[in-house]
Parts: sequence; structure tokens; C-alpha cells
Amino acid sequence: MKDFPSKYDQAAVETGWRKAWASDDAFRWDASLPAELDYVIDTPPPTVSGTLHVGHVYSYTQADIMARFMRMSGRNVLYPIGWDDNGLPTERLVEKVKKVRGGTMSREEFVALCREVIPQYEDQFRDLFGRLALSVDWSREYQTISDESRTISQMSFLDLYKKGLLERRLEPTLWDPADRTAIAQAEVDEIEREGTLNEVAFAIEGGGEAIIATTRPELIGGCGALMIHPDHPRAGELVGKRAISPLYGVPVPIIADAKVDPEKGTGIVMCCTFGDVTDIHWWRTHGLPLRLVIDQAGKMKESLPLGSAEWPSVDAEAAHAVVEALQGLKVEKAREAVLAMLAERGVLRERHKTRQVVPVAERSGAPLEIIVTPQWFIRTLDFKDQLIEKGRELVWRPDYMRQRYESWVEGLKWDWSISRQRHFGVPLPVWYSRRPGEEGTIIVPTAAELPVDPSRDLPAGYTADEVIPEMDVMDTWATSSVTPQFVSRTISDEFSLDEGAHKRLFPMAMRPQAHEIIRTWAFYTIVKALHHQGELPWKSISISGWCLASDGAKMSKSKGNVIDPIKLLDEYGTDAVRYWTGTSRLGNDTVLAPNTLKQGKRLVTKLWNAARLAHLPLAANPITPSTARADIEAGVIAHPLDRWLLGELAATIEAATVAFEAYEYAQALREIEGFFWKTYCDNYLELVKRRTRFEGAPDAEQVSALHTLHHATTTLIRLFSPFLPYVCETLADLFRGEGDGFATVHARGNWPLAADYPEAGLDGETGALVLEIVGGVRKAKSDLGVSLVAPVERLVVSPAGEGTSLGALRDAVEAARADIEELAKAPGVTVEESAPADLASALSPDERVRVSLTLGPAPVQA
RNA sequence: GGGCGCGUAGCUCAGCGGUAGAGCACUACGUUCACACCGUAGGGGUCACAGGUUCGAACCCUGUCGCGCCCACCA
Repeated sequence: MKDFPSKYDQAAVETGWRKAWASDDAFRWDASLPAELDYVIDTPPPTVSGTLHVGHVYSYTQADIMARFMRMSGRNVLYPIGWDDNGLPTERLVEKVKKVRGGTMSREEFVALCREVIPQYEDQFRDLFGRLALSVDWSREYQTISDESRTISQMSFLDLYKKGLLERRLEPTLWDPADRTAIAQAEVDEIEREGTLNEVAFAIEGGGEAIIATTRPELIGGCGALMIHPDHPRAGELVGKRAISPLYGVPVPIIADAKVDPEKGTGIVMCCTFGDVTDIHWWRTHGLPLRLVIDQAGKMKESLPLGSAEWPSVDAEAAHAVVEALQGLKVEKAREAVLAMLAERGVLRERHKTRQVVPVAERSGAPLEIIVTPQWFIRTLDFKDQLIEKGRELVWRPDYMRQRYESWVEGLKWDWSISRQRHFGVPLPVWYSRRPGEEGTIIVPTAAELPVDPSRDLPAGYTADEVIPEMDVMDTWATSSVTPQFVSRTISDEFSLDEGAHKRLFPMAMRPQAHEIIRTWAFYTIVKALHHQGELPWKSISISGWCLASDGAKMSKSKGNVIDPIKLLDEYGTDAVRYWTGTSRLGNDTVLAPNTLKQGKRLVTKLWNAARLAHLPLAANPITPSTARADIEAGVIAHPLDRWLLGELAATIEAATVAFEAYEYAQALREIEGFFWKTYCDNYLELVKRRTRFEGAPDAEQVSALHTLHHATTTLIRLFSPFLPYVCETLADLFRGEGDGFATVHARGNWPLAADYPEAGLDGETGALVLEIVGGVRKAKSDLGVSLVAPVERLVVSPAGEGTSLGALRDAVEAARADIEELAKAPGVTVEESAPADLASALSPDERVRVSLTLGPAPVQA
């Protein structure tokens, strides 16, 4: 065997192992194996937005720990990796890095900048993930903006379009005025802020007034009706009459509707196009006119057709003056201006401060508008029941995370808008015909023509003059929702780049992801798989929690508590950081606890030293072990303590395997670590030391010890390897023969099998009693305040409690007499029915044995 | 407003029907030839609170309080 360095230096071995794993193809999926062994993971492609977060370390490592177990336990793991490098997050990164605005340049120019900026940020991820030792198949690395990804994304589009599940509609849409694009319901965030509820008087035709309350007076121009609850005291008097909007002079009907909350504001509310989702509802159900006053930039429109038949006004001239005064103002400025005008005219009444929750675009933070533009929608509202049904067929880990999915689906109010008025994404594969007779007809490419960019390419048989290209691109989720299909390279029977692959790989075994993207990534991926093939994309989904800062708060730049993952790895080493992530169960948020990281570091050191203790005698006395079970059956391992240790190890393997199969890797780690630290290091190694110190050829009990040390060490290395890949690979290497070639400890099928170990609990009673005796000796010496190596003159053990028989105690002492005497520094040990009254004594830890002793003379000072 | 999770030793967490656990921190002892990034021994908890079920509850049920999150509301 190789020389064993006294100190472990992870930084020194890291690069070497990363290279070895790569060149060994250690983590490549083997297509030649039978499909039953497949274990396919739908890895999240991290969004290329410029930041590496500890959250990445946390959730990707948890997925990797499971992937490594699955591989070692014999599965043929397909663990792809990719980068989500298109869409708004990437555009925002490029805009920031290059200090430009995408909207101010041509698409070609901007895309060129993106292609320039992206690679360096993908390198950051590559470095981080490589260093974390993610056992992904790097040969399957993909980008969501690549030709093939665009092809598959556009296939997805075409398939849904042909199935009538994707359609272009002109209707009210959630709109981000800062990024100037439509967005989807999933991209809506909320902020709470102080607002003002303004009471504004509308004149009633024929006399009187009605007072409404609004936080958005700038929308008065878009008012189409006043709404009042049927039970409102003034309902009988007002319903059926018309009110005149202030400033604009527009006559609007007063309508009763139970959706009005009589408790809020004045109990009378104006319906505008559009202030919120309720306005859309009223607009539709009451057939109200469409009166948009805000443009795509979130500014007041420059002109409105006031005074026309559709948009009458009792004083069009005054109304136009108002429009002119407001034109081009952003909504906040317009609000102030309108309030001033209302006050001037004496129709602004009471004003109340109020906490309001404002929907904003999650990426830009800008308050949303609802405007009417043509967009492409994937139908989801009609499929809520099926989506919930599919969610129930899926195994969620932890199970309660299903609730988040269901409440999201139940709360859906919008179909999924996938078109974005941006530059850097997968283009919608669509043209609109200008040919006489078919103007406006939608033209799509064939599968063979993909990928297409309608702004450059033409549909077959058409000239540039005959089509209008669709300039929108897909939402980033519209592409990343087909990550499973990126791997199977198939959308449906009609749209496939690799027939047969889909049948084999779907549904995938597992989707690992964090919980904050259940409503986006998980939801959208399920929508796509349902629509494309009527199936689930995966059998199970593993939801990781959040990584919180040491103070228990969410990490955020504004709080200044963000930890750089690279610094974390530098300080503690990859294995210690992985240990930390491995102690936390799926779904649980975890604080970044320095203690746990230190614990991981300690574990690595302890594992190193324990392996070193085994290595020293094994290097000097080469053995040719079989399996632990065979060596026991052959009598090579015969010492009761060795048999006991391997029986305990077998129990640990069993418990860890059961836990791992249930995705309870944190419990598996506790099982393994508990055995390693307590049973193995603190007790067995102390007891076996006597038999590792010898000159010349080993005798039978020394041979037994050597074999046991070999089996225990190499097994522990394998058990720890999903958590601590670097130190375990290094140790496995040190235990190989000089001439043996590299074979990674992480290889498929390298997980310890119960069949190779004795039955769990072999010689358990003997082991337990020996531990009791040893523990009692330690306690007695501790009570006397002397060193554990203080010589003992007389040592007597006797049964205590009812569970210990004199015979069993005798057997245990005979089984390990020499080891006990050596550890206790006693010249002999006797078993007596009851403890001699004249000796100092102590009860063992489990109170099964009473240990009595007298100390010997102090050793003669040299 | 509805839902989910959590509330166990100073800290981070495990246990989820049968005599309260781990690591860190703390105290005492010990430089034992794998490891002082060590070892041994020890102190420390009315398991948020209140009812209930049970021979027995940290664990099951009901309610309350606190923290976090998800969804909804958002005039």
C-alpha cells in the first residue's frame, strides 16, 4: 500500500480527483445497461444571472448526495447539467455588465453582447459545481440557448400550437412597465407600502353625487362604471343612474355587483380598464368599454379619443386639456397631478393613509400594470383539475410540499403567457402572412426547419415581403420547463430528435429543486409534460429548503448577510461544507451554522486519522481479505470483538441503506457518523490497539484484527463517500495495492451489500458487556480523579441490574480478557457475584455492570 | 382570510406512543505511541401553553400563543 501522510490536505487533492473523475467517465450514464437500472435526474440548470449563492451549494449538494447513493447502490444514474442562459434574468445581467439597455439597440447587437458575456458566468458555475464535486455527467452539459435547446423549445411550441393548447390572444395582460414586457402570474411579487385611499366625488346625472374610494386616481380617465354592492344603503337610489367622472366628464353607469366589499372605502368603487383583476372581471361580465389610459412604458397616453361615440364626454374640450396636462407622466407623477386637479375642483374629499400590498414584477420590482396587447398563452385554466390530479400522482419529498403546488394551481387566474417583448430568448417560431387573401394568417415552420429565427429566416415558399415576423421571444420558463425533454430529446411522437429515448427515460426518477420555484419550474414542467404526452415528467420531486444566514434570516444583499460560497469552501473545505448540507433534511430550511461546518471538518480529520491507524499495521503486514462475512465464516476473523464490530457495522449499513432509499440522507449520515465516532473510534479502536502492536509475523488474533480493520475502514470510506467525496476517494486510494489502477470509490455498485457482512448484531451481548466493563473502568478512574492509564492493582467486575447474568459476564471477560486488561492497565480481571465492599467502584454507563478496583503503585519515574 | 411547516438543553438540531438525545458551548480530569481539529467523566430541559384520548403523550386529538413560509385579498 501507499505511504500514508500524517496530515490531510484537501486543497492538494481536489484538482487531481476532479481530473480523475472526468477522465474516468466515472459518472457517465451507460446506455448499454438494461433500462430497469436507469435513474434519471432532472437537474436544475442554474439561471445565469451573475450570482453564486450559498443556496446553490446547499440544494445542489443535497441532490448530489442522493445521486451518489443511487449510483453506488447500483442504479445507472443519468445526471445531466446545463445552464439556463436565456431570458430576462440573463438580459438583465448583460445590461448590468455592459452598462447598456437592450431596448435601445438592435436585437443582433444585443444578442452579440449576450454571447460575449455569458461564457464567463457559466465558467463560474462550472468551477463551483466542479469544486463541490457534483457527480454530474459533464459530457451532457447543455445551454438553454443552444441550437438544440432552441429546436426542442420550438418543438414544444409547435406541438402545443397544433394541439390547440397554445394560442395568440388580444386581451388584458400583466405588464411590467420597467422591462416593457408581458409577464406571467408566476412572476408577480408583492411589496407592502404606505398608500393613500382617496375619496373622490362623482356627480350623478340629475343631481347629487356618489363618493368612491381609490388608491389610483390617475385611472379615473379609464373609468367605465361605478360599482356598488346590492345591499349598500344607496344602491336602490343609485343603481341604474349614470355618474359623471370628474375631470374627464365621462358618463358611466352605476352597476350593482356582489363582488364589491361594502366594508371597504366608501362601499362604492370605480371600475377602470384596468386597475386589478376584479376590474377585468367586471369589464367582461358587464360588457364595459375598453378605455386604456396607460401605455407600455407605464406613462399616461398622449391622446385619448374622448368625445367619440365609444368614449363620450360632457365636456370633451376640458377632458382633452386634462389629457394634455398628464401626457407622458409616469403613473406616480400623474397620480399627484390628478389629485391636485381633483382638489382644485373640490371633488377630492377625505384621504386616509393605508397599508397597501402592491403587485410588482419580481425581476424589475416595478408595480405592474394591466394593459391589452397580443400575447401567446398556454392554456392552463381549463386544466386545473388535471394538473392537481397529476400532482397527486407525483411523490413529493417532503410530502407536504404538494400543498404549495396545489394551492398555486387552485389560485391560477391567468393562462400562462409565454411571449416576451425582449431580445434574448428562444424566438417564437411564427410569421404572420401578408399575402392577399390570407392576411394575418399564422405561419409556423416544420420540425425539420427548426430552429428558426423568424426575424432572419423565412417560411418555405414565402418572400420577405409576404410575411411579418413575430419578434417576441419565449419566457425563460417556457424553455426551462422542457429540461426533461432536453435530455430525452423528444417532445412528442411527432417532434423528436431521438426516437426511443423518451420511452426509456420518461418519466424520470427525480426532480431536485428548491421550494421557491414550485410555482414556476415544477409547475411549468408538469404543465408541459401533461400537454405534450399526458404524462408526468418524473416519478418524484425532492424539494430542498433554504439556506438562511447565521442569524436565521434569509440571506439578502440589503441585509448584508450574504456569504460567498467560494469563501465558505476555502475556509472549511468542500467535504465539510457538504457535510453541513448533508445534516439537513429535504424541505428544511437551515441556518449556515459555523458549528456544523466545524463538525464536518473534525469528522474529515477524524476519519483520516482512524484510517491511518488501520493503515499502519496493514501496510506492514499485507493481507488478502475476502468479504467480511467470508472471512468470519472461514474463521480468519475469530476474535469476539472483531465479530461484534462487524455485526455492528452490518447493522449500520442496513440502517443507512434504508434511510437513503427513503431519501433520508441526513438520517443515514447520523447512523454512519454515530457508528464511526462512538462504536468504532471511541471503543473498538481502543480495544484493538493491543493486537495491532506486534513484531514479526502476526498470530491468529492479530490476523483477525488486521482483517477487521481492513473491512471496517474500507466500508466506512464507502459509507461516507456520498457526503465526503474527496477525503473518501483519497483514503480509498491509499488502501489500494501499489500496482492497482485507479477505480473510483464512487463507482456504480460500490455501496456495501448486506450479503458481504455478517448478520447484524453478531456477538452483540459480548460486545455490549465489554463496553460496559470498559465504561465502568473509565468512570471509576474518572471518579478517583486519576488518568485513564493509571495502573490498577486489582480489578473486579460483577453483575448489576437484572439483565446481566454472571455467566454472560464471565463469557464476555473471557472473550476479551487481554484487551480489557490492557485498556484498564490491570494485571488481571476477575468476575465475582457481588462487588467487594472494600474497593472503590462505579456503575457502568448502562448500569449493567459494577466495576471495582484498587489502584496500583505509581509508576517509577525514570 | 385560508393552508403548510416549525416552536425539545445557552446555540444548531434529532427523536414523533413506552424511563428525555447528539454536536457545539460549559465544568472537572487526562499531553494514552491514529487524532489536542483528542480522550474520559459531568452539570444543564415542567419537550411553547391549556384542555382531551390512553395503563402511559415531547410524540395522537382540540384550542391558544409565537416564528417562518405558501396562497388569496389588494377599490
